[in-house]
Amino acid sequence: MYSILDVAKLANVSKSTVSRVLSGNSYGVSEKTKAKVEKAAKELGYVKNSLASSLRTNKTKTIILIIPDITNNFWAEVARGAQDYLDKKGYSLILVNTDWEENNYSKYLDLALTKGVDGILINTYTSSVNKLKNIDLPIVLLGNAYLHSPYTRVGSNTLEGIREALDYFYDNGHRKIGIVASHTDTKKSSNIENRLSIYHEFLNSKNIDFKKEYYFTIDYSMEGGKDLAATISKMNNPPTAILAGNDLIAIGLINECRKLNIDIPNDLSIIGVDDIPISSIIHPSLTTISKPKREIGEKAAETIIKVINKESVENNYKLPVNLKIRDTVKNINK
Amino acid sequence: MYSILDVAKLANVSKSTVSRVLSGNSYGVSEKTKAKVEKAAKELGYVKNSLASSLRTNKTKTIILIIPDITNNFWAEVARGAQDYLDKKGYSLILVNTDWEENNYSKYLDLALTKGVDGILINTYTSSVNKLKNIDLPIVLLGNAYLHSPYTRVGSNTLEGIREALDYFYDNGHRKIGIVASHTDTKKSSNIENRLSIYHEFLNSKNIDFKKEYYFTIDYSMEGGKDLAATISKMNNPPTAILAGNDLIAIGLINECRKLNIDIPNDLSIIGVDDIPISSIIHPSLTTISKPKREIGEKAAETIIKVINKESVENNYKLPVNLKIRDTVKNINK
DNA sequence: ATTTGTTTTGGGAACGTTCCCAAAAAGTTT
DNA sequence: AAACTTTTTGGGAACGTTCCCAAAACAAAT
Repeated sequence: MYSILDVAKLANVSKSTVSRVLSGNSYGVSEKTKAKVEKAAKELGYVKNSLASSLRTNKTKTIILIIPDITNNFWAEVARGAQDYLDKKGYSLILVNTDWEENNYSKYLDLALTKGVDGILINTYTSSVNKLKNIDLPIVLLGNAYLHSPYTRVGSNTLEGIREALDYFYDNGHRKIGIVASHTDTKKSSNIENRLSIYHEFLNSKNIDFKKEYYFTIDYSMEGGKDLAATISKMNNPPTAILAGNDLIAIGLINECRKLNIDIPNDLSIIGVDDIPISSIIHPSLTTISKPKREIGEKAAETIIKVINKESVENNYKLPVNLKIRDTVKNINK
Repeated sequence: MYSILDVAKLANVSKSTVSRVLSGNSYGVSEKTKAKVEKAAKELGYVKNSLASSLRTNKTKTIILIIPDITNNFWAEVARGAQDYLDKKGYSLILVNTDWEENNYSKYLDLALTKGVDGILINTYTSSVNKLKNIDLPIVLLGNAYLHSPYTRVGSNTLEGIREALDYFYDNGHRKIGIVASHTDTKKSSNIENRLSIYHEFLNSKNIDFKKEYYFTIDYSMEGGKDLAATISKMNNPPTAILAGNDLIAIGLINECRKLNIDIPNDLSIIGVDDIPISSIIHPSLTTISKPKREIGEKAAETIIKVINKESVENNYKLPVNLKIRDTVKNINK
């Protein structure tokens, strides 16, 4: 591997001049010598040693992405969006998975420090958010939670989507609309309180009474959806529509309804949240609140770079969600 | 940020001694001074600057993972497996996506060079494999292809799975078994020739004549599966079983068969390849040749580290696949 | 007490850049 | 042509480690 000195020797200039040309900052270098240097570099097949460069400049052009699990399609999309944007801007991405484990946050934050990354893109939860305090690096939070933390956030406007979904049910004639809360208040599920207040707001505006039976607490998983189907099948006056907490619940619900001979959407309409890839493939395909996963990653990447460059950013950026209308909501007026 | 010198000053020793202790190579340092140094380091909250270290040692403890698309669940699983293993061994992972684009291979291989990674994990295809020639770094190929290239490979034994699947069809009474080839010879699909030769081998061993009609050329996608369903529905003497090229085809096939009133598995049995997450969720759930995605990543990571450490490795490691029996194959003897 | 050997420690150089400052070259004005 | 300005170039230092080699400290043997 050749160094800047080899190029300098070949081009018959000093290393300083070579550095000026090759680091892009060639202001003050005459066109002639610039060409000379470039030719020499090319001739040798010189590649820059970014370690040395980073050591001197204190910039690594590297971002660490700390997410729960790349295997989860949501995060894969976010990662992809981030990588695409960072790549365009000449940044590299180090990927780590936390599995929501407390220890991993400390570990990977330390890694960020030793590796000297320029910024941190992280999805974290309440207890681990404290660990960020000791980190004197640009940080952007991924997701909607932790509104009270002092960090810049990029997420999606799920509540707006919930509102839209409820209205969509209403417009399709539904008045008996069920909603779902997580009974295991895991770190993984977004906070239900806000969703619930939107629900109440909706009921009020439409003059519908809140019915406790239509408020279901289940596990946020396909299994939970299965349980939900069982519960509904036993009700005297079941809801005609269910706003599932996420797509997995919705899918578990759909699959179990098939077994229980509840026809979707004729007997029951369903809307999910997330728009995971399976949703468009199952039968019937799932109407769902689609999150702009990739855009979240892109926006987060854009934001972290702005923070690095000390440009101003919005402190709580929420990308709009989008109700993807497919086949699980029936218009019961017709 | 404190440096080794600050620690040295506080501990009242030389930087050399600090380095010895903190780099783990504390042979020849007395227990007493070792403790002193460790205490001082902790007191200051010293974190090592891996850039400086890497510059000196010429080791970055970083691997680059070059894959088509992290958004594809197969690669996400591979990436996860690799990251988990590398992490355990103290290595970090830089992630990039190629989208199978020629230019990206050059770009990211250059990146590997400037960043000074210790090794490259790459999924590549024929034309871009040449680009590896100029790279004087440990390389491990991901996937089964390019048997003639001089690089170490880690993949899965898909052909063994094909054989097993065909036998499984046979054991369930099927004699009219269809097989699928890609008509667009994309870079993305594994080479069909080998699969076909297994198919012929199977037919021979069972004394079944090869029927051209049971050899379908379609696109390797859900759309292809849809086309396949249409084709089969029009046949006078359709196959009773189809070995789909991958799960997407199988799922497209299943969904279209529903519309065409072909009952799965009563009218047609299906086996897929890959075992993507959707396969276990759709209805009926798909019997498929399951690839050990995560293990591929792990093994590849293990291998690249061995190559880095100049330990001997198997040149063409194939992990066993596994026929996941679910609901799309009917025993037609019963 | 001196020699010999072993363990432990410290100082300087090096890795390959970029930055700072000064010197040289070129251009401009008087 | 001298004096001054501006542009272009080069040399040394610095980033924070690790490595090499020599010196110092200690231990054991004479």
